[in-house]
Amino acid sequence: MAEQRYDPSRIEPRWQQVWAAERTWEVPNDPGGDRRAKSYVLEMLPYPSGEPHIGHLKTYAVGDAIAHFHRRTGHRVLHPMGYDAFGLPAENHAIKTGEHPRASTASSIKSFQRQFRSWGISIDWSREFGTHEPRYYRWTQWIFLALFEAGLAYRKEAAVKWCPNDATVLANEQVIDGHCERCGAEVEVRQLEQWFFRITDYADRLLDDLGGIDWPEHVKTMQRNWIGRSEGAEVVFRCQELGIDYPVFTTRPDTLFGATFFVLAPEHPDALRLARGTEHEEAVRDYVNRAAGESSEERGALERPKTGVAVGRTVTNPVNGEQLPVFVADYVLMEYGTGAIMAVPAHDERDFAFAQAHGLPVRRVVAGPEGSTSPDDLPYAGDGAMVDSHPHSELQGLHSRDALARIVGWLDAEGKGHASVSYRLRDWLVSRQRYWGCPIPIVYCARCGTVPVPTDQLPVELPDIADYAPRGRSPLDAAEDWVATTCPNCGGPARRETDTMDTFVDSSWYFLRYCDASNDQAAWDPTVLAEWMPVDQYIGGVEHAILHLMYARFFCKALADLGHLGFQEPFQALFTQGMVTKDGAKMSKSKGNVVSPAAIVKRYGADTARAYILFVGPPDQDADWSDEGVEGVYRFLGRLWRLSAEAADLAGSPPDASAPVLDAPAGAEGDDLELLRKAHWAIEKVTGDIRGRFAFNTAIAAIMELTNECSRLRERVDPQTLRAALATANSLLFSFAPHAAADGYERLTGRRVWEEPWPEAEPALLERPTFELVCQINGKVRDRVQAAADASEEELKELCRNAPNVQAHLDGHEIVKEVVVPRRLVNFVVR
RNA sequence: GCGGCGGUGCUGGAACUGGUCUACAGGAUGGUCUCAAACACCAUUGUCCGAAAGGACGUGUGGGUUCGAAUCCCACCCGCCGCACCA
Repeated sequence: MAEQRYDPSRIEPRWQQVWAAERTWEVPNDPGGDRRAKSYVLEMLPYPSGEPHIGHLKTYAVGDAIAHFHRRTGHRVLHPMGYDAFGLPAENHAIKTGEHPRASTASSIKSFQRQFRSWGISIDWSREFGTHEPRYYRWTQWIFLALFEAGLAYRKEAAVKWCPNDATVLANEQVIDGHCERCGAEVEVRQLEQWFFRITDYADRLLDDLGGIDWPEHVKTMQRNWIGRSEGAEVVFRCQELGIDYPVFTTRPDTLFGATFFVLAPEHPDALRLARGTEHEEAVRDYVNRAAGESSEERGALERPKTGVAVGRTVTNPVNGEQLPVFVADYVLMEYGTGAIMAVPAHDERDFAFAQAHGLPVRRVVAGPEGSTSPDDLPYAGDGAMVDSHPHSELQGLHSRDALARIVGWLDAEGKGHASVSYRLRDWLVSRQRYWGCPIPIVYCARCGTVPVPTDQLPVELPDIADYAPRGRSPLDAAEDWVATTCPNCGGPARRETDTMDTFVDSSWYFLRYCDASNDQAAWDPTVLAEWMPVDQYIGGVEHAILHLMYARFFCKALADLGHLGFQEPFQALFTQGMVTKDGAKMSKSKGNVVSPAAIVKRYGADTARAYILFVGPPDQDADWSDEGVEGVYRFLGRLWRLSAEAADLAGSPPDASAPVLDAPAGAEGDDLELLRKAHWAIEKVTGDIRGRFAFNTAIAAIMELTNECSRLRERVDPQTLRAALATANSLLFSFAPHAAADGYERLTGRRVWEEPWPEAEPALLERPTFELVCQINGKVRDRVQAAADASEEELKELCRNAPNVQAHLDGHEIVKEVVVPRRLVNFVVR
């Protein structure tokens, strides 16, 4: 008698050792004679900090289920792992404790490795790397230089977020509601020289190519919003007194005739210049200074009154020569368009509010829906017939959309404007005044200027330093020996760039490196890349919907343009999993509601943890962790495992290697047939639920149903039937609870479940000779009777008419209509 | 305000293209086993009326389409997420 207690602490390590020793999940780059289609399954690169959390468990439970399914449905699957190992938490830890980020990162990675292995996920560990390793970031630097050579990486002065308390520059992601994420101090803005990537050159392609990829619609929508493309025109307003042209961007050139004033952002370089020498100079200076002291959050506050001051100058409206007074107002943003706007209060809510507050005229030039020209329904932002567009009377009555095209044509011909497209997307600022990141491979030479480090001198290694405390410049500034170098160009003295790269740069190409991870001659061999890319299924949290996913797409397009890649989109399909909460709230240390995967795995085993998290609900939705729910899944796994062990003993030695394991003993009938039908129903159900819709929760429920049926019928069926049914259950379960399933399957069949092809349902066993016919009167269920699957409509009506409870309801009524849905129901409409 | 997602038993959720509402699991109640408990196993479990047969009601609210609506249409309420002066 085999041991009959389900003990994950014995089962799980045993199978993990087999997979590690045999390198089961490794896949070579050269397929050789292997004709199977490739499949690249990838979860988003984890940031190793402390220990993996429950969100990681969910990501890998989903990804591993998909990877296993692809393998067993005839694919060569690449499923690699690595670490996004540069970043702030390790550096902050170093500032606090003095422990080198390399050391703390190494120990975090160790703990991640240990736990990932304890989860039994099917990873090709031979391709593992961390983005902080010189063998990786050497190629990050190489990509930076490739972009630099192509003019896609450039340096300019820019306003950056600055924390006065920590004396450091912050990444945008580290600013929360205008405050430093770490110390809570209010963030300031400073002008510094920064490196940028020219992602805006790719705005249209990033937008258009969303059409060809299989991503959740809401993620595409978020990217579209982020790019924020709008079509319109650039129109030039001239300040005659000073002889300066001010282009503005507008989406509504058709409303030009309604412009009654003109507004500059407080940060506009000419705000003060225009006011100089006027009686308004003092007021404008005050206003600009006040605006500078306010955070963007304060300025963006809802329902904020529209403030602003006149500068005492006018500009000329190019369509009618009118002189428009110029204001400075903080509702105009320097970051968008040209930092200046024409204000059309009749047709723009914000301009309207400003006009009201400052007693400025409102002139309607587009009629409302019913041809309304009354001032009562202003502001009106919609389209309509043109009115009052003097002196261009030919526009009168034209639809505003048509007028728009005419006006833009006219402006163009007159040299006063042209059609234009504006984006919300800005270039990607990649400099970070931080230590623990990838060094930017640039040196500054007094004679030669900005010089790229030659690629054969890469990597520019990150030096060890003693003091990580931020002082407003990169900590690397203090590493004199490292900073001082020679110019690769002229050999004269030069200084290294001391900023490091945004860690999003590291993670924008890691999926490429996995394909050719051990290549020390190049970042990758393009033919190897062609073998695996693009990623067939990408899995991760929706929090990366914009930044990471946009940057990675940009990298691929840029690298493709430079001839390094043969494809445009890195992630063909994307799945975004929901958050795991506890008691309805996000898990956090401060709330004390953190569920540790390690503790769950220790107590119940990885199989229970993984299967539970997939069973709670649809994986794309948030799921609330329930300790009782985990118990339930643990009981289920135990029940299946025990049943399998018992049935294996009962059925005797496993069939020989050539016998088809899941086949029914020929001529099964009665309970045997019933159980086999259930097994094949489960195959069909689980296959459909995994393929196409990632409905792992219902897939697991189906396996539970099959298991319950095995349990119910176990003493009434042939042991061989029971074995076939339980082997099927284990085979289907393998994607979700691999150790228990491999164990149960081996006991039953003597085989390794992962080497078996995905089971296929036999059509004959999916058919049933009879079904339960639902009998309705006026759409209400009145009875149910057994009917033959091939019964004719007439026979079904007859059966329904004769059903006892139907008879009672028909009594004294006349049937006026009969509805028959084959293999389902009959509905009599009676009067 | 705009965009997206969602609202079904006591709880998590199922019901895929209009056709048996509540699969599967949790919880609860009762039982078997046990000296006892845990485990395990079995049974019951939407609400109301009824001894039962059976009936009425029931998927956020109100209306509509249909033989038939959780599902489609209209209006509204609530919750979550994202964006939010983007000209």
